[in-house]
Amino acid sequence: MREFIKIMKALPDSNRIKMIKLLQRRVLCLCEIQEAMGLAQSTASKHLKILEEAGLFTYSRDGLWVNYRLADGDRSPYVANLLGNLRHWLEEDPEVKALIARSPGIRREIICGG
Amino acid sequence: MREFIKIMKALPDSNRIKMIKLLQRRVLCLCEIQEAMGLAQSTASKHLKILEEAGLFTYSRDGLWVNYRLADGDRSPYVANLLGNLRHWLEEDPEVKALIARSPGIRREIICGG
DNA sequence: CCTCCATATCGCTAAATTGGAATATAATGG
DNA sequence: CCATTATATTCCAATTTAGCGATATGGAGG
Repeated sequence: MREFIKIMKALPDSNRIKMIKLLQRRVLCLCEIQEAMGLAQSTASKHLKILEEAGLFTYSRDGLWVNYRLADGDRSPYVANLLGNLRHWLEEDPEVKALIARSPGIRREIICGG
Repeated sequence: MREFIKIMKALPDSNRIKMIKLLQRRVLCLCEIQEAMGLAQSTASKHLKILEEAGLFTYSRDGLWVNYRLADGDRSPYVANLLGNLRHWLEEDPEVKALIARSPGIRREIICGG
């Protein structure tokens, strides 16, 4: 129950949902996510931590950058199911569409100096 | 997005999850749910309202009693999917099993005087 | 109209959640 | 070892949430 609640608590937040939708397209580092969404750095970092601790995201370090990606769901059937559904859920949401539309132009080499 | 968030916000609460698991078995009135879960009457009523407003439950009046049941999901694909999954999710959870085990003995005619 | 009973709502407190500025950490290059 | 840069953590104010007692509402019966 506790694990289930933790996963479900990570979802009902529009910023975190948008992060999931972003990572459905490609792997991103924190500064790219922060830039795409217009959040303070600490805010973005905290949301990513919540998603990671719930098992929805994984991360790996690449020099100064930390790459975030969707978890594969091997660890939890809840995660697998929810991330699977979220592939098609909210694809037509205006906020999500706007975010996705401007995300290709967000590149770490430009934002963070590289 | 707003509707999705509203539905997802109704789920990460162990009392509300237990209410869903209870209603998977049979229709119950508030006093039966309250009794089965050991909650204050106002607390049970508020949780039921949250679940109803999210579209997860429906209710109908029967004299003084108000019967709650799971929504059929015709209105929302999110609701249909989540309630569908919750049919098998958490079936083995200890808290849920204990609750379900003692629920058959809960009958409104006995609790509420009828 | 008055009472009774199941349910809903209000008022309040404690705890959790969110957001951002400020500060700390960790990796890279000199 | 020092400076720089991306990220993590801490601190704080504002908002939301869960819980319960007290009170209000609404149907049923006399």
